[in-house]
Amino acid sequence: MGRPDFFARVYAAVRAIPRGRVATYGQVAAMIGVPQGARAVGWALRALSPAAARSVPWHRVVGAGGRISPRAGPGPELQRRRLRAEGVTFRGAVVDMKRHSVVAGASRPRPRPRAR
DNA sequence: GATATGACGTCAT
DNA sequence: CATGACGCCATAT
Repeated sequence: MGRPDFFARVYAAVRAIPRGRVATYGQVAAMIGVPQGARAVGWALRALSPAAARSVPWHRVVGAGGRISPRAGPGPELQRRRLRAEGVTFRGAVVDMKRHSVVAGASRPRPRPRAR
């Protein structure tokens, strides 16, 4: 019991991703101690209800290399829009991980001030 | 408990 | 660089 459910741990890790940065499914998995569970992380995010999605920045989770995982609905498009809105830059269709990965990197553009 | 599914990752082709 | 096959993990049935 003391151990939170897998989904709960995933959501906590995703909430920890700072604005203007992104993490890959694999990195999130590693953060919660399951380095091979990238796929399961996707399952957890997929299970997010619209209500829960309000408190979990799911759009900051991308595929390896900064790719936006294809899926049904307006998801991918919305994700790109949100990331751009917080200052994340893209190289073509993929996020520029060199600048925005949560993992140590070199140059990091300042997150764009929140719209209001 | 066995099988199928999926917002993944990596390697081979 | 585009595809496909496999391996992994947590659920769904």
